[in-house]
Amino acid sequence: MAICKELEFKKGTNIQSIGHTCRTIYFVKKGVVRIFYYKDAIDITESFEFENAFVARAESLFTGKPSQKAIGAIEDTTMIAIDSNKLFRLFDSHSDLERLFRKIIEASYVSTVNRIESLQFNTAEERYKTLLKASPNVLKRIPLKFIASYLGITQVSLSRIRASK
Amino acid sequence: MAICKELEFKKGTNIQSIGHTCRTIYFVKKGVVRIFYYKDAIDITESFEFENAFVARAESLFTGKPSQKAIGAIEDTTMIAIDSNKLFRLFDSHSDLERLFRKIIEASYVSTVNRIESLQFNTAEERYKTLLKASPNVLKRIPLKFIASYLGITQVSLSRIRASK
DNA sequence: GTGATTATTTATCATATGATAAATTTTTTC
DNA sequence: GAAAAAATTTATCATATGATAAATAATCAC
Repeated sequence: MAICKELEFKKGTNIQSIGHTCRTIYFVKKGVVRIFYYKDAIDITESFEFENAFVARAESLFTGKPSQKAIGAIEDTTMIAIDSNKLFRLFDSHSDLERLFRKIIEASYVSTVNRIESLQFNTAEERYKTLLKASPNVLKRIPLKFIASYLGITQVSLSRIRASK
Repeated sequence: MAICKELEFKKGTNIQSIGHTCRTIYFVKKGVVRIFYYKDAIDITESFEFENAFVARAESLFTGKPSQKAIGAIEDTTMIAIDSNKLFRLFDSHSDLERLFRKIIEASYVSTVNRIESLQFNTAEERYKTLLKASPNVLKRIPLKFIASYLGITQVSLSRIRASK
């Protein structure tokens, strides 16, 4: 039984929706996706992932609880969907695979900790400039309204920051 | 050769200092510690850990680079220091241990993602109240100046929030 | 226990960001 | 390619938080 399968999604469609337990880990083959959720009916982008990155709604995947997050395609996107149950079962016989997985989680953990730092004490403008510098492709491929909530500000505020040269 | 050893630290002393590569994972047996760093010469608390929690400066531990973070004892603290190199070597022969470690990292990852959400779109007051509710022991055992930077605000601002009812 | 140090609060003023509404630009659809 | 829809910017006003300084309270050292 195959562990992975390739799936295609049109721009603007949802790959996974809110309310179901996450049992899939995705790998972005082509395109861009985002994880998002709603706070007080406002759409908030938690993260973006481009080509060659893994995407999963970690909390649901690791706890088995229904996810409050959705995954959406920002461009036409080709994903490789990995059945997490099958993958995790493989770990019993292939500890090298489990190690690889562990390393990936470790790296994700480090990058979220760094993001906390940035949200903790950088101004919105600093965060925008850092993003611009670190990931210019984000600016090119992601609508500003998604970038704004990712940075923890409103779209209007982001517009103002961009205008202030 | 022992993998773990028990160490004691007086309140206010540093357990690990900035600039060295982290090769130790700690387990808090008694007391409270914090991970902190400096931004523009300002002391910022990244996280607290109480009894029965693991503490490590993840970025340095996982990348091998010198850490920009320090670990300090907030109370008199007894730590169990685990030699990470020895532990990681054990994973080669004990994949069950590696699995345990993976699960711990997964849980840490989930909690940092939740913290990002809170910093992304909650007001300082909401963050304070959430902390108060979720971890009343934090308020009892951690000086407010550390809590303030943990929440991403100044101490003065935290004082004001506390005073507003 | 007294003086010195450190932590916390209070006050004042400045500013970044939010909220709302409207104008403009860009993209999509047919 | 024109009309409609969506994204982005601009403007105005309100407010939460920062910066600084000073007052008070709590803790520590001897």
